[in-house]
Amino acid sequence: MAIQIYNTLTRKKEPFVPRDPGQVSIYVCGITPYDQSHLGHAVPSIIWDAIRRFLEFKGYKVRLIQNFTDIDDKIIARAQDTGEDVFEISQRYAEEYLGAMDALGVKRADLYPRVSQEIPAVIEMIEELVEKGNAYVVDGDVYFDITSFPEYGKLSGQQLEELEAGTRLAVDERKRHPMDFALWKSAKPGEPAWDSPWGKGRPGWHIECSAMSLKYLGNGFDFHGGGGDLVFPHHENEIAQSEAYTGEPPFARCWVHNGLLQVKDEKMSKSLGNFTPLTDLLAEYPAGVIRFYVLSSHYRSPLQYSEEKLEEARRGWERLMDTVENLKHLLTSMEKLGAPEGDGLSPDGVETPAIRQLAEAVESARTKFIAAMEDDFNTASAIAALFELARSVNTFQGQAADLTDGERRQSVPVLREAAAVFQQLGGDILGLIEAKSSSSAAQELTEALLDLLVEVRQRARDQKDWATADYIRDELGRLGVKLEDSPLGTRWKL
RNA sequence: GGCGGCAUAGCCAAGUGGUAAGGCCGAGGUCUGCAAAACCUCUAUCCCCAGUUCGAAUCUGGGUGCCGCCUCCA
Repeated sequence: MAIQIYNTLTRKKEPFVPRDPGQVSIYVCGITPYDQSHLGHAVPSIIWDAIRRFLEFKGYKVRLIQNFTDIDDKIIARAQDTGEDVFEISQRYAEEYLGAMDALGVKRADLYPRVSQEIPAVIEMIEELVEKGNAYVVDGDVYFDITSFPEYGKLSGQQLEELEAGTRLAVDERKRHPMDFALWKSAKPGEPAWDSPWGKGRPGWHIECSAMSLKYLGNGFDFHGGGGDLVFPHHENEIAQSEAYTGEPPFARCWVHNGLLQVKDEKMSKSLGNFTPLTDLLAEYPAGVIRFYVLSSHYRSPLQYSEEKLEEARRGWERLMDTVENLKHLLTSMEKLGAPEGDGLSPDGVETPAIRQLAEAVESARTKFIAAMEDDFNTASAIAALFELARSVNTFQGQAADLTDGERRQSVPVLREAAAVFQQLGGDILGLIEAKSSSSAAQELTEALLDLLVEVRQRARDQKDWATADYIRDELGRLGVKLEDSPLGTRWKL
């Protein structure tokens, strides 16, 4: 089954056909680093991280580029307010953003280009557009002439006449059409500026993404992504200037827009002031919870933010994590019985229903998960497949005590498969299951001591010394360690 | 005013014309020395109206409500 993806440009799902066989090129609009990043910024990053991991899982070589807009009115305004240097500000917040992405387990993009480092490419592109008659110069500013691009509006479905009628701001009289947009802005005193054929100035907002994506991915790259609020005018303008420039549409083959994060039915945004900084959020929630929260709805749907939603996500995520831990524990107990005889998956008539059912559940989960991801990256549905497997694993655990030693041995390969599915699909692709960080000596000691306490408590239980057993459990509980008894032994968890 | 999108149980959320995945919460039950965890059972006819169809949450038309964009925004 081929991957199907919804393309904003055509408004329907299309089969994915990469420009270059076996390779996928992706450009995601990044942030303007002038303030702290919030969850809304993490949404596309997490979504694209899952998409790129899935594409890699499918065997594609992925090249992902995400820009930083490090020259912008807001950064300049901020610099003028604080007296700080423009580039110090953008540098600091860009680093903070990357730090948060690392904490969220988002794989780094292959490149994070910054406009300030790409001025020659920008100028080259604008020059060409002026030469071709798609742009005009007025007093050191350069504007794109949208009437020169007949297909203007094809991404957002806008009509030129309506746009003109709906203009809300006072229109710059020097522009030929109200919606003509700046490719180059002449410098005002005190602003960062570069020399250009039109005098000192700086790039407009839209041109950078065109210049950098064309430079680093080439024309006709596979995916162009970003938040739904960028469809118009940003991406519309990118298409206009890029396709006018290259003369060879399409600029990007598939446009992918994610739903926006909302707070109390309003978009979370810096300008509305209704945001929680990512750094604060990360202090309160494990990365896996935040990813779970974002990925548990479809990427194109708007996402409602609230503490309750995150708490709900935490409980769901913990259940999944508990099952994964359960599974490890179960596998360890079974492995103690020695290597399996045969593969356990098809031991003609010897297998017990419990094992067969688990084996079927593993296969079913894998199949459903992959089918869900192939269908427009339906992470919500993919997660549901993981939960179904979780239930099967837990059910099996309940039955495990009744199995014979031989059957237990047979279950080992199936359990290994189940663990692999969780790791590969939930871990490698969705990034929900964190690989245990290499444990320090102190951690190892702690674990050994806990094992010892559990063992001591077990001896007490064997002698029906419930007082001692409960004392150990209660006191450990006070220290944040939970004990759970099962027929296969006691598990502790922090 | 224009453009785009969304409306599924108490909450969140999938859903490709054939009698509604999954999660959270809640109720009951099983297991357990107790506890925890887990498992089982229960909780919707899909905003409204009309139409197409043997059959629609899924298609068409009309309402209603909400969101995004048209100004910087992931």
